[in-house]
Amino acid sequence: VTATDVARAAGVSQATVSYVLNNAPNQTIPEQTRQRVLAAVQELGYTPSAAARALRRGRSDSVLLILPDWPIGATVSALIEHVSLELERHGLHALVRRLGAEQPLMTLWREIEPAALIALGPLGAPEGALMEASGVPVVRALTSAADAPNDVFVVPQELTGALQVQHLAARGHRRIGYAAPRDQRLHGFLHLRLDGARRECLDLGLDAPVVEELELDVDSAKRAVERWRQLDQPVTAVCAYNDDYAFALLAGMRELDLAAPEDLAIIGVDNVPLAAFAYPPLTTVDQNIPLIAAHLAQVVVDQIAGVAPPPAPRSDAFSLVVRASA
Amino acid sequence: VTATDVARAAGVSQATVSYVLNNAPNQTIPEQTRQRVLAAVQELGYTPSAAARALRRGRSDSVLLILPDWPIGATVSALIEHVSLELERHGLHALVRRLGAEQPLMTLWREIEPAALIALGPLGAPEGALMEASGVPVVRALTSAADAPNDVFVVPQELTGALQVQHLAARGHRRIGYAAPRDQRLHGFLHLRLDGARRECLDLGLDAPVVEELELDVDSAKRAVERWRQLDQPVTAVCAYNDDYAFALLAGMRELDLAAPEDLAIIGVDNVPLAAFAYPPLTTVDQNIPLIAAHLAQVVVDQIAGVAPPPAPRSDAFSLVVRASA
DNA sequence: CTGAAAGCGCTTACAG
DNA sequence: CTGAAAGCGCTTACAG
Repeated sequence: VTATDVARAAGVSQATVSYVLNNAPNQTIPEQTRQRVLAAVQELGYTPSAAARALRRGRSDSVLLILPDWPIGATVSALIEHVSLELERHGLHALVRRLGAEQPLMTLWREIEPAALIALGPLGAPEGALMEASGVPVVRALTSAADAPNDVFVVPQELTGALQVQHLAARGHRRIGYAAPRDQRLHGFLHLRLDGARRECLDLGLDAPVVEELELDVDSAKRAVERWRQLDQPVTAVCAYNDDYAFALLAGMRELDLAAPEDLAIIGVDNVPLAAFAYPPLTTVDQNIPLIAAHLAQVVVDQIAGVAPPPAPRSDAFSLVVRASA
Repeated sequence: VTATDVARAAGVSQATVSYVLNNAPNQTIPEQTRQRVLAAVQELGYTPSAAARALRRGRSDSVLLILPDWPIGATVSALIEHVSLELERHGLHALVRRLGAEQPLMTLWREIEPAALIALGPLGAPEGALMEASGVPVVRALTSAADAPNDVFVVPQELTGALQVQHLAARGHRRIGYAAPRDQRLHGFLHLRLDGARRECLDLGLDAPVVEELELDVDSAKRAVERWRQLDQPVTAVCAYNDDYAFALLAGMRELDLAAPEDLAIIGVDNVPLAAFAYPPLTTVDQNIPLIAAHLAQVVVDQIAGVAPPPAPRSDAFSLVVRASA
């Protein structure tokens, strides 16, 4: 069933069907005609062909959502899902791809002719520049400021570090550690969170956090814990990069017969579904993914429409979840 | 840059470019012409427009990947990602949608004109039938046999239950419990796993597993543990529906001052990234997601091509990961 | 206010 | 073996 069928049923031309469905500017359609068309659309169950629209317009309704080439966790998965849903609400289809896949991004770009691109992480230098020069909106999110000097959109990740330190300081901790992933690919993202923690320590008059790098395994976490405890002035509380690393630290502490929070308090970021089942239950910073996703989608929609986007959510994007570990 | 540009550069007609790029049957292209075209494609960086192809062919290169309307965990997320990657390898684009989203599935179906549909869960009755009648391949995966009597593809989930029971029996357990999610939406899936456990108990001459339903919270898990322990012949080991529920059970046991595996052995399914950090480290059944995803993608590709798909992977799709909890 | 018509970039029978 | 041409279903300037 095509627009021509609808036109015939409504007794108008195919062009008029298109005008009605697209609320065409510079076209005045009498209400009665409009209703006839809409009724025919309903009756026939007409849906415009995405392919024909895309071919004619020179760009599709797809939004390329590009993931970085590092492991993504439950939080980014949830973000992707919510962003997809929000885009759908605006008639846009998210096409999720991981950087470094078989097909070069540029090929996909030309093949799909996307309405916009969301980069959850750094884009390659030549490609990123080319795409930004194309006039198609490129929205960068979750990247560090260094990766994207002229970033359109950054989730204020530094707030997570600040919230972690605030909580630990409120509990009386003065010497704070920061558990950083050794994985280089996470460093851009890490630095945002770590900088937030550093700044908050500064503001509160505490020493800078003692950063220890670790891998995501029990042994590596155990050694990091030992290093914090062997300092002249041992650390009494640790901000973990995220809940996964917090889980690893708790496991490492158990091997050393140390208990949280007495021997070392641990606070994570993400509030993963399993956080409540940690031993001890994990204190962490929750990210309001639906809110962040809705904002991200809105920025994309506004960029496509050429409208100024709303300001990024800040304090309401994150909240402390106090359990037992800190 | 269009096929016409390539044709001009190669000194052939636009039709010939299309023939070469599509390996058109019933067309014999001399090697030299073929090479000239391919060289021009390379040089100009030509990529065919997805929209034009889709419009002309009457179906796109998109594969609709429909998720059920219940919470999906890390494993399904990983499956989606791997399936997308595999489809990409075959020139197909996965479009992931959750059932029950704003837009009805039928509208999306007409708008996109997909090459195939993958349903990770039951489809609505009227829609499912309509789509299957359309000639577009509909591949159902992860559904229970009851939901899809004429299922094209089912990951043999019953094997997870069988593997769990095998391990517990090998450790000497004779009275086995099964921790089932109360959430009705998971029941189709649950029954596959539970049936596998039941059958294995039967085969090994054990009593049928004692099923307890629980929610995904510590209190609910605690009560389930109490019920198992209060039986005339208490259960000594529990198969959890998945690792999330296993984590909940371990947390519930800690509240009762019980230790795994001495007081009650716990085994999960999924081998989530945090499983190694559980207390005690979680014994579980790993799903070989890349293998399962590759098979699923292959089934889709074969269905589109009208070729018979390979048999589903069985024993190599799952493997036991023995840690401390069982 | 409405419609005829061009044209987006392909694929594919068909004629040569 | 190759190419001219039709046509997929839209959008949009343009003529009336």
